[in-house]
Amino acid sequence: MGYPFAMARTREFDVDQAIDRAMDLFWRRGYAETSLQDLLKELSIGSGSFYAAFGSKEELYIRSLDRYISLQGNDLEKTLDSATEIRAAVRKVLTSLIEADLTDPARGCLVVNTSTQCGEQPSATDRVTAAVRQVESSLAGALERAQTRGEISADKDPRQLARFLTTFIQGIRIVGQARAGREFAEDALSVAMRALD
Amino acid sequence: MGYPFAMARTREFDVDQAIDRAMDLFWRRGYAETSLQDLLKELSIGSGSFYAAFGSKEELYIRSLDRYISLQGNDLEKTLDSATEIRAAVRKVLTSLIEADLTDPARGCLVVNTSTQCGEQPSATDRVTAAVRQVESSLAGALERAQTRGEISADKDPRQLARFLTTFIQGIRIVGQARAGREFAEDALSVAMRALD
DNA sequence: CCCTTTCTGGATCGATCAATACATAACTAT
DNA sequence: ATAGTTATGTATTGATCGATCCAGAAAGGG
Repeated sequence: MGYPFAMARTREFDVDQAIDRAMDLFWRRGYAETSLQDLLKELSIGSGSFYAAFGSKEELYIRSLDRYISLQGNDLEKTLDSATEIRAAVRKVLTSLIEADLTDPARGCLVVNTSTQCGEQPSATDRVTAAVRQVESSLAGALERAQTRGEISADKDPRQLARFLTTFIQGIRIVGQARAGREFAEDALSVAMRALD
Repeated sequence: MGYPFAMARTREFDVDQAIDRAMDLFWRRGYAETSLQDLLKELSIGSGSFYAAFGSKEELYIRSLDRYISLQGNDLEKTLDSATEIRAAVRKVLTSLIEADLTDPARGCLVVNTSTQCGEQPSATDRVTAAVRQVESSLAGALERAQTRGEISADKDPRQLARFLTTFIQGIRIVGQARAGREFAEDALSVAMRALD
């Protein structure tokens, strides 16, 4: 940037931290229900700083969504790798989602929320599609490795299983948000787990 | 109402038809993205008539949601009863959802959309919860009857299966809205169907 | 006809929306 | 210290939001 002759004032807030806070707000309240005033208050900045840093509410939402997808993607990968057995790993992924929905039903999944709230916006829907593919890919990888370890019978298609689990995960988020209750989700889970047998 | 002495002007539009049209608009565009102007234009009425008949945008949304749940519930019951074999019936329910999402991905399911868009509103969330329970109940009934016919093995719990299918259905709607594609949904479906074996 | 009641729709309300303008503050190389 | 650049936050923009007001139209019993 125009660097010879004079440096400028330094930004007083951390952009990445601001995105994290915005993500949390969008997650809890949704895009439409989060006003610019809410964001400015949450981020403790003025509108001048806001627009200088993020351009618009919409752009910040997209950056928040990217951040969410990245965090959740890493978390999924980590959980799938942490357990030594694929069934335990998958169960852990799903039970942690069930617990999260029971603890805070209003949140749900930011990707799912985006898909139902921003259906017309290409920049949002493209990311939703990519996020689903990313979950599919992570699960397919873990299932393939499990298959080579002999934990999954050879006649199963890891990709089909991954697509099934990806779909089921989205369903779990919805029935969680719908407050169907722990018993409901765990009944569904116990049936779904048999798909790996 | 104050009937002796004078009758009043008759309403010029059909309330139930208006609710159907409003339902369709809310379904396509969501609650926040549907303005009062949009509704008045779609229903071809003025704001006076609107508020006299429906009270508020929010109340009309609730009535639209009730209408949607009633229509979809009847449709589900009918499909489950139409087929002679439970597997064919369940498959029909799911493939028709997949086709609907492929035809019009922006719509999705109004109940699911409500759960992610109106998370704070008790009148909305109560209906979402009830709608999920209703789907569970319809499926459980059909599965029980199938079990007495010997189509489902006796060691299975119809309620568990119903909860699984209910959850999976919600997932199908989400991956459909996420534009994961026909192949994706059909792979997931083929795995899910094995839960009935 | 007249009277009472309800429906209708354009005008209008205050509130709030996202976004901009602008004066001032902060910062660094010179 | 000064000059040049960017950050900051308040004030303000025009637009739009949901909702209300109200004058006139339509209806049928008297």
